[in-house]
Amino acid sequence: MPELPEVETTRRGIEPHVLGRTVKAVIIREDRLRWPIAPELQQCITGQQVDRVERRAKYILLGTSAGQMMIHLGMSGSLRVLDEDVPPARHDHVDLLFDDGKVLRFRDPRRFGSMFWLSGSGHFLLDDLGPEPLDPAFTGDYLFHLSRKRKVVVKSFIMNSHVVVGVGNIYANEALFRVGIRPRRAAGRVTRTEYETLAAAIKVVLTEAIAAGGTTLKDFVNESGSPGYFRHDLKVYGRGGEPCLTCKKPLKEIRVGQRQTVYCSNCQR
DNA sequence: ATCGGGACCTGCTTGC
DNA sequence: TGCAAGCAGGTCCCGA
Repeated sequence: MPELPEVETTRRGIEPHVLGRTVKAVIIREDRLRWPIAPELQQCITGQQVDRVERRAKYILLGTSAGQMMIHLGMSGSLRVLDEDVPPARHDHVDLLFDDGKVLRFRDPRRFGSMFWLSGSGHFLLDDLGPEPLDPAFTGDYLFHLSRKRKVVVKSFIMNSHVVVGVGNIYANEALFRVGIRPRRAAGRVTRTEYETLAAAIKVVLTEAIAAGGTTLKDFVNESGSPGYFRHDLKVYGRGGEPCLTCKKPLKEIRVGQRQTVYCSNCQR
């Protein structure tokens, strides 16, 4: 799924279609997601007008005056805007029907996604999250101080949502390549200067990916069912064994935290 | 407190 | 061709 750029692409895509619209009905065909969909979700949001379409970390938040609906796309989820008479297909688990005859349709083959209704302000999944990577509060200085004496490898460190949200496997690989840091280096052994370049690289790679409409490896589609195009700009992810685009040496492919990890042993130290 | 590994689930690719 | 194993973009939770 969906890392931050794909979630943001989805948020921007659905916003003009759902903002100001009222939810006419909710259809839940499959409630067994990462966590079961609470039965009260239906009655809580039905009749409510969407007045905000926001994103926090990889959650999409549909705000109403009564509370907000929180949607996570998991590994294989997507949200599309369709006419309500379009028949659902396999894995189309939830529909939000709006007053203009459109439907916001949630599809998620692997069911790692989730859906919650928040009547109050917070939620346990939103507590203790790190800063947004594109927020000015996310800096190299912040990473440097947080990482002192940490033995975890730097790739896992920047993928930890308590450290910074939204950096998934693809963009962690890409950012580390861009700044020449090996993914297995201990987080506590990365210098202040390196963290400054790393924080900047994370911002750049995420921003570029959002501009390209996200990365589609297999599942990801935006609100109108189209893929993202950042895949063509990936420098290392999925290129293990192929020549480094900088020095031509074959890229190494290893496992870090059970995730596919690709780097250049010559360019990254 | 920190870290690594297992778990959740389906579908596609790979190798025998 | 057929089947089983392996793997996939997330992230919570557990035990060490």
